[in-house]
Order: sequence, then structure tokens, then C-alpha cells
Amino acid sequence: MKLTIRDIAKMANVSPTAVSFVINKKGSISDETRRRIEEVIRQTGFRPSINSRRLSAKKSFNICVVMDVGASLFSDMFYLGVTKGIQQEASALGYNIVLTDFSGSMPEIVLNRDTDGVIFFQDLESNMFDIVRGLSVPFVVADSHISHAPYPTVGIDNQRAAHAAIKHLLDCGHRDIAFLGPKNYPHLFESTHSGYNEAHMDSGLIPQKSRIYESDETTTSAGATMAMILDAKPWPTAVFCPGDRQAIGAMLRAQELGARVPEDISFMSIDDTMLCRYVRPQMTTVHIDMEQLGVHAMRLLHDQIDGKPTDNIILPMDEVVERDSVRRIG
Amino acid sequence: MKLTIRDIAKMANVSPTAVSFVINKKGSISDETRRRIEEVIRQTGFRPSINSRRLSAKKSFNICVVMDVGASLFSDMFYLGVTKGIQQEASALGYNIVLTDFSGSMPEIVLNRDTDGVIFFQDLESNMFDIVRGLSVPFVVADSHISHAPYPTVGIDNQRAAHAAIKHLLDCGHRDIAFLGPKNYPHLFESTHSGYNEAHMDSGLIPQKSRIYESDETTTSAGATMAMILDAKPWPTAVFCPGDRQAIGAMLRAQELGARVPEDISFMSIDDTMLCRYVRPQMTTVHIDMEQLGVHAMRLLHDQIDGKPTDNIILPMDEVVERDSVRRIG
DNA sequence: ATGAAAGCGCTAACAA
DNA sequence: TTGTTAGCGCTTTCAT
Repeated sequence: MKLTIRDIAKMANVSPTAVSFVINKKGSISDETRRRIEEVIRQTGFRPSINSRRLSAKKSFNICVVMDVGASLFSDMFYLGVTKGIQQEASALGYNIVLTDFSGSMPEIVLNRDTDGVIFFQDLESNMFDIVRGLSVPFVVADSHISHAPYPTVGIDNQRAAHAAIKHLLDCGHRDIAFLGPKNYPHLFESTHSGYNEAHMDSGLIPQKSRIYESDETTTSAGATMAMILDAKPWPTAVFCPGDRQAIGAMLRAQELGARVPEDISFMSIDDTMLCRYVRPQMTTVHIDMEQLGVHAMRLLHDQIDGKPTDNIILPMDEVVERDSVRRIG
Repeated sequence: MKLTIRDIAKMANVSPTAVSFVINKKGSISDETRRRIEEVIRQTGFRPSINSRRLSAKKSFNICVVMDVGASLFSDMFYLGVTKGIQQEASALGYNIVLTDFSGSMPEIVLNRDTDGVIFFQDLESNMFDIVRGLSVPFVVADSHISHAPYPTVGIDNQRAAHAAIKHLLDCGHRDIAFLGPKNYPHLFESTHSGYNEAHMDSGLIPQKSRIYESDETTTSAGATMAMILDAKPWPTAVFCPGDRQAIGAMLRAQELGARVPEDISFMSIDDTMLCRYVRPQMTTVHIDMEQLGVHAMRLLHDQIDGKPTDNIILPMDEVVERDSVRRIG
């Protein structure tokens, strides 16, 4: 019934080893022999059993991607984009992408070592990484918020993205810009806050501490903080949030409270998930190339697997997408 | 280094076979022996090599999920929900979910038979299914639009969902309801159109052919059709689209053209993706439980794999979620 | 109820 | 450059 490498070997009058060599492009084979073997393979449509391969090569050819199951639809949207990038790169490298969810405990597939590497989304508590290390399974974390993490990461240069956003707002004539950051992501808060400060100072402006606000990274929490901001006059002329979700939550709430956007107050975010195009006014934002993030994560993991020395990657992203939520002043 | 089933056997003074039996809950083992083996397994933290297993059992323990790579973010959102359901059920059954994209040709993983079954999203051209059949790999299609497809499917009862939507509109006092359906999904168009007609007739009303419109299932195409509808008076009092994407595209366009929603015109959709809560006014819709769809798809596939006889599944879904896009008349 | 032994189909060390 | 051979670690048939 199913052909094996031995059958092919016989048909080509060579040894199984030879066949294995040409399949894996390893060892040394005379052109003549190789051609003969390739011919037989083509004619028979032979495909080597990947399971045998897994067993003898002690590789699973799986890469497992761990998403937090409790994550919001927002993160889903973001990470699905990242996953596309991973998947594209992975299939080029001959890996399967297996999707697992993380609900507090390490997925079976990594406990079983049924994966050649794992990609985590966002930084987890360090004891989780200890587990993976203990299993000596290579891993990387994608969308890490930590700049010099003691493990392989690829992240966005959030400071730079925030800088780009604030610069845009400044260029549009805004001088009283509120920063509404995610208090449940301290590292992200910190780096984007730095970008905010830096952009001001680059323009010879002094960032005002009183314009720094925080909320959880949820629509409602951002809305509540926004309501509070609107409670006191004068209003900032613009509000910047380092994430679509917060920005949209804030904007929608402001509108509910009677503020006109962007006439009375402008909003700007980072991420550029599809939501930006569906809210009204459409959200001006800094574009994040999620697939790119995925591609780099997969490459980094591949290098890890190969045992190559690697550096953590920080992707610079600062392309602002102008839409309708920011008013040009004066 | 790594423990094998033989090591465990020795430690428990039994044969490898016995160990295999208790791991797989097969064969017959005395309670006494079983307990002893289980004890050793627990103490050593032994985990059988899944790769050996794959080879000798001729199973991959993989289920591959095929998404169309060209699909919109909308479908992404929908299918990610479905995937969560699949994944949840799959891990309970001991399978990995491997994500692949379909870009016109069958993914390698199925060509290699490195999967015990495949789940397709939406109906593909039948020659694709022929390929899978030729490989004798079990498959199901999730979110099939075809009611009596000659292959295993699980789908939503779209007629019923449409019926529920129209009934809601009717109950709110609407009597001039436009149907804007997806012309690029003829089956979906057909079934939801039936629901539209049926709901009218149930209320003793005659559905008007002139109120049936079509567009591609995209935001812009729906917008264009909407503009055309608004071009002629009288306007319908409500517009129903069997999908969030069309409905939102239509609603947003109507607003751009100066119509007030829901005062001048109401909108209603099917799907209840998260977008519904981010557009203003929030979209009233029929809730679709995507995870449920995934769970059923996985179960159906599992039965297929087991060679059990199966019937195609049609999930009834008709829960309307009232939000702000529908006006109550009178 | 338990065990011996023969694979599953490939890889890789070693020989020739 | 090519071939022989011994595994990889389970499952499963067939004895006992």
C-alpha cells in the first residue's frame, strides 16, 4: 500500500540512505544518482512519513503558539494578525503552527515536548518561562513590553510609536495633550509615557504632569477616566492613548457626554486594528505591522532552535495613519 | 536520560505491554498491577513519547484547520471565535489544532497526511474536497451555507436567524423592510431571503420583491447599494442584512448621506461580532454562537474519524440582541 | 492477566 | 560516494 523509503530505494537501485539524503539534501550524492532517485520520487508521488521522521530525528516539526484564552477580542484581533505572520514564516521553514490556549497552566503540548519551540504572546510571569526552560524547549515572546528581558523577545518600539503620535498632534497645533495610559501594563505605560515626554521636549515644550491619566486597558475603564477628564475645565485639546481599545473607549464616552470629536477634542491611538475604520470619526493612529511582528518572532525562534546566538528585537514603527479624529488647529 | 516505557516497566516489574495498557486504558490489567504502574508513572513524572506513538499507531493526533488566507478581517473575527470552540473540544479529545492557510492549493500537512482530519471554513470548490477524499482524510466544513451538502457539514440555520431578525423588526412596527443580501454568497442569500419572506407571511404580510437588494459582502459594496436605496423615496423604514459587515457598511453610508439612525431608518444584522458594539448607534443583531459552531464541528469530525455514521448539523440560532439601531415605531 | 517480540518508516553512525 | 545496520519508543499480535 503506502510506499516507504525502502521501496523507493529498490526502485532506484540504491540504499535507503541515499534516498534519505536526497530528500533531506544532506550527505553527498552523485548528481547521477540523485537524479535517478528524484525521478522515482516524482513518478511515484512518494512522500516520506513525517511520523517516522519525527521519531528518528527527535523533532516534532511543530511550533506552538500560546494565546491567553482570557484575552479580549481586541488582543485576539491583534494576535491573529501576528499569527498570520508566524504561520507564513513557519510554513516556509517546514513547521506546523499549533494553536494552544493558556489558561494558567502550561499547555500539554509543551509539557510533552511535542513542539520544537514555543511563541508566547506578551510577557508571562517568570515562573512560566522557568518551566519551559526546565523542559529545555526554546521559546520567544512576541509583543514583549520589556525592553531588556532576560529571554528572547520581539517587541514594538512603543516609545517611538508614542513619539510619532505626539509629534503628529503637536504638528497639528495641539498644545494641551492628555496622555491616558494603561495602568495594568506598567512597562507599556512607561515607554509610551517617555515617548510622550520626549516629543514634547523635542519641540521645546514642557509636558505637564497633570495631563497624565491612567485607566485599565478596557473600553469601560478608559471611558470612566475620560468622563473624569471632561469633568474639569479646561479640556485638553487632544487625548492620546497607546492602544486602540483605550482610545476608542475614551472617544466614544466623550461623545456620549456631548463632546464633539474632533471639533471639541481630538483623539489618537496606537495599533491601527480594523476598529479604527469602523468608529466615527475614524481614528487617527500609528500603524503597527502585526504580521511583521510575527515574522520576526518566528525567525528569532528558529535561530534559537538552531542554537544561534540572538539578540532581542525591537521593531521601530512610527507610520501615522491620518483619519478623522484629530483636528488641525489654527 | 529520558524515560521510556521500558524503564517504567522495569521499575514496576512488569512488561512494556502492561504499561502501554494502563496508559491507553486498553487490554486487561489487574487492579493491583495497574495501581503499581500508575504509581511509578506518577512518581517519575513519565510522559510517553508522542512521536513513537504517532509512528506505531499511525495517527498524527493533529487536526488541521484551514482558513482562507484572503479572507477579510471580518471573517477572521468570526472564524477565530469558531477556532476557539474547536480548540477547546480538540484538546479535550487529545488533538493538536494546527492552523493552516489555504491559498488555492491544499496545505502540505494534509497532502502529507500529517493530520487525522481537517476542518474547512466555508464550502470550497468540490474538487478540493475530492483531493481530501482521495487522500482518505476525514473532513468537515464548518459554517457551510449549503443545507444538504454531500459531505459532512455544520452550519447555522440562517433562515431561522433571518426569520428572527425580521420578526423583531415587524414587532417593532416596521412594515417596509428592505433586504440587502450578499450576492457573492448565493446560498446564504437564498436561505436568509426565505427567512425574510416567511416572517412576513407569518404575520400576514406580503413581502415586496422591490425591496430585495443585493451587494457584495463588503463594507463598500453594501455602502454603494445603500446609497442607491436612499436615492429613491420613500425610504424603507428598516434595512436588514444577513451579516454585520454588510449591515455596518450600509448603516455608516446612510449616516454619511445624512440619514439619522434609527430615527429615519433602522438597521439590523446577523452575527453579533464585536463590531456591533463599537459602531454608533450600536447594532441590533441576531447573536451567533461561534464557539458552539466550532465545538460541533470538532465533534462531528471526531465521529467521522471514528467511522461513525453522522448527519449534517444545522444549529438553530435566533437570539436577538437589542441595541440601538432599530427604532420602535408607534 | 501478562509478556515476548515484531514491527511502524525513517535517520545517522559506521563501514566499505 | 554508497550501503549496512542499529536504533528512535511506542503498539499490538500472539503465546503463555
